[in-house]
This record gives sequence, C-alpha cells and structure tokens, in this order.
Amino acid sequence: MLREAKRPDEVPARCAGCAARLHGMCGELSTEQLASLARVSAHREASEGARLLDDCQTADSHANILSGVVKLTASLPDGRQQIVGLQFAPDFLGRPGEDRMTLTVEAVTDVVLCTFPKSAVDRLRTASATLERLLNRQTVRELAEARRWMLTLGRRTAQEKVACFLLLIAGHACGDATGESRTGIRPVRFCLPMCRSDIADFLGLTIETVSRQLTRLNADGVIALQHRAVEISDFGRLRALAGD
Amino acid sequence: MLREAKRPDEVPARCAGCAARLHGMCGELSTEQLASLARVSAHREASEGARLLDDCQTADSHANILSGVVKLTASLPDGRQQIVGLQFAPDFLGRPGEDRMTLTVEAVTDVVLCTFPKSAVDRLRTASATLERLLNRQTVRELAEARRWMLTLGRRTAQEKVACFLLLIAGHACGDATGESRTGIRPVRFCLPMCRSDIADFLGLTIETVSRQLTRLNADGVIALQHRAVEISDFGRLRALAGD
DNA sequence: CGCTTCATTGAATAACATCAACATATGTGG
DNA sequence: CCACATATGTTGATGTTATTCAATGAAGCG
Repeated sequence: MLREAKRPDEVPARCAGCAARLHGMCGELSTEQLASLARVSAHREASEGARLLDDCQTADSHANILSGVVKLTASLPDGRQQIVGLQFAPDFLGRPGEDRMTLTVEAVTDVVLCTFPKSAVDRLRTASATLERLLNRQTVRELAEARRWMLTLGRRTAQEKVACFLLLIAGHACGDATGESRTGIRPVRFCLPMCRSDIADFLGLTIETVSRQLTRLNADGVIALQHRAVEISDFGRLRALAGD
Repeated sequence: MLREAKRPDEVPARCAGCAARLHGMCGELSTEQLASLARVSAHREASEGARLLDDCQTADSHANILSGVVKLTASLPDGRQQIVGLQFAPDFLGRPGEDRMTLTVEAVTDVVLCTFPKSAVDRLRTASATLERLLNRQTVRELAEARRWMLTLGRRTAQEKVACFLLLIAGHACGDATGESRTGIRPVRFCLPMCRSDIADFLGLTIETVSRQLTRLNADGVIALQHRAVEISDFGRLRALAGD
C-alpha cells in the first residue's frame, strides 16, 4: 500500500495483465485512479448458475467481468423467462442508477469478477469525465445490442434466431483474440457457453425448437456439432440463414 | 439577443412553458445555458410518417420532442420491420455517440421538435456534469425499457402483447397530466397514436393478429374501441391479461 | 453403476401467419 | 355535397410454424 502511494505511476500488480485495463473500463483511469480502485477491489469467483445480483439498483458493488459469461434475465410471474442481455469479459457489470427493474444476474459459466464498492466507482465517475463518458458509451452500446436483439426476437424465425445466436457466440468465442472468426475465412470451432434452456430463453424459443434447429443446421452441413462443441463449417451460409 | 445577454437569469420566451424544461433535458440547464441553447435551437414540425433521421450517428442535430410520438425502426433486408423504440414528448432524440446501427427514425403522429446542433449539446454536456448525467440517465431508462420489451417480444402471447401495448399507450396518453390512468381507478379514454401496421411492427405480430386481439378484448368487455379510440373499461382485467 | 440432468426426437396440438374478401374511413375532384 | 378512389381495418378460411406432451438417448456425477 505504501509502495503504491509512493510510486503512483506504477500499475498495480493485479492489474498488470488484466483485460479490463487493456480493453475495458480501467483503461480510462489514470495510474493513481487505478491504484486507488485496486486498493478497494476484490476478485471473486462464482460458479456456473450462481446468482450474482438480484437487482442492479440495490447492489452495493459493481464489477468487471474478468472471465466467463453473465446473463441478465427478466421474468414473468408465471415463470416464463427471457434473457435480455449477455455480458462477456471485460464488460462492466452493474449500471449506476439502473432503472428499477427486476433483473436477475447470473453466471452462465464459471466467472471471475473484479468487484469494487459502488461508492468508489461513483467517486471516480464524478472526478473523471472520460470515465463517465466511457460508462455512458457502454450503456449506449448495450442499448444498441438490445435493440438489435429486439429485431431478432420480434421478426426472425426460429432458424434465423439460432443462426444469429451462433454468429453472436462465435464473435465472442474463446480463441478469438485475432478476431478471425468474424472474417469467416476458415471454419471456426468453439464451445457453446450455455445449455439449451439458456439458449431458448435468450432466443424466445423452447429448448426443443432450439435443438431441432441445431440438428437441422448440422444435417444441412452448415455446422458440425456434438454436445456443446460447434464448428461453423459454412460461415457464408450461416450468415445468409441469419437473414443479415 | 442583447436582452438575453444582459439578463441571464431570464428564461427565454420560447422556453417558458416548454415541457422539455419542466420534465425533460432543459430542466437541468442553468438559465444561461438555456439561453445559449435557445439561441441556436429551431422548432421544426414534421407530419405523420416523415422520416426524421436515417441514422442517429450521422445526424448533425439533436432534438427534444415537444409533442407527438416518434418511432425507431430496425429492419431486415427483406423488408421485415421491428419498432425498437417509441419516444414521447419531452424525450430527447438522438443519442450522442449512438452505436452505428441502421435505425430509421420516423414521426408516428404529427410531431413538433426543438432541434439544435449536435455540437451545441456536446459543448453543454462537457460543461455540465449534471446534464451529462441526465442524458446518461435517459439512456439507462431507454435500455431498461428496451429490455422490458424484449421480455414481451420473446415470451408473451399475442393477447398479452396487445394488452401490454394498450397499457403502455395509456400511460402516455393525452390528458394524462395527472397520471390518473396509471392508477386505473376509472375508465380511461384515449386515441391510439399509430395505425395497426405500426402496432404490429411494435409487437412483432401481423396486423390481422393485432386486429383480432383488439376485437377480442372489445368483445370480452375489457376495452371499448371504435376506429382508433380506445376506452379501457376494466383496467384490472387488462393488467391481468398483460401478464404482470 | 445407477442416478440425475441435459439433449434429442416424434406425434399431436395450438398459436400465429398468410391469403383473400369485405367493410369502414379518409380524401379528392366534379 | 356526392361519387369515386385509396388507405386502413376487420373477418373468415386455410396453412405453417413453433409449442406441448411424451418417450428415448447421451453425458456428467456421486
């Protein structure tokens, strides 16, 4: 702690190779800000299915996702569920001032978070206009994603929905550091980070329909799947089936 | 102009009774800021169906909606459309730094806008942290609305969708200054601001299905409708049918 | 190895879309 | 003001898609 105070231009050890610093929120912080945030942050692991927050509003802490996938779920009183957001590392979790809305936040895969008190983030936000802007920009990005997905939910067929989903996951897939999967030049392999029932809740379908559509894509030679492993054999055709 | 410069504590005449000042963005501005914005603002009327912006990103102006309803539409190459946002007075139109996404922005009803150059808003945003926060908060609110609607699109039945839509419109209906319609104590009358095909595009349904569901609600005595005029006869039952 | 959870498959059903006809507004020029 | 044309809305018959219900198969875990 003293070391950090004396050498404010040094990046805290735990932040050195952190994705959040390279591509996420922490990249906008000055070294001093980063150090002060690191001092009150704590890494936390959560395993698949763990409930992270019941309501963004009441949560007293925020977090960066260091690894894994997190889902935001809205649900009806009778139990019907809809995943309204998927967040991947190094996204920021827990929007400050989130409208009161009953969202459940759960780990889809095993997850590592870097959490810090809401108050610390609020202080930094106030101090740093660029951080404020950055968080703002993430909100805008999430809004755009939500709207894109509304088009999918409202107007695409089951087949198209599943194709869209595969493309979305492919874009975030492990081993995609090069962004190669987006080009679609060669076949892409990855593991679906979620079970069929999550996929169904994300697409507004039933698990049976998801399964049938995956089977069909498999049979048509567009993808090769076994269990949760997927290989996109024909990227162009998958894109065409996604309807965009 | 000189008058305004000499008496910076005076609210510009055109802003005096403006809804945007009372309930919208301009309420966060100091009198000087308001005056400077008023100097570069221009009221603009657009009639039903008019295209306001092709893409929020490239638009060089922002606006407050003074009256009327504006829709944001996403669409697929083959023509399928989904309304991903409805904006009512006194919402702010045109998110700064909107993710590049092909949204069409059109007037649903006749609309009056108060437009100003993007640059003017950006300047004020930078100068005023509270304005920055306010715009941020509107984005967060829109995100929450979008997610709420995702649940509707993905998981509600046609009947529930139409019921939700009616409740949504009732909440924004003309003559709702008292907020009375939200309590649902007495029957509420209003005019649907949009045609069946817009409703269909909003709900992810066809116009025929929308029509049938409205007819059914009418037959069941939940609402009384003729043409575009709706009276909600049984608020409680409509709420129950909306599934929340 | 048995148990449980997750995934696939099939058959029947229900919900919504599509196609087509008709009805009701809205608007225009005679 | 009426007749006509066009846009908008309703209704019915039929078709398709996705859901539901039910059975079976595969994978993970004690």
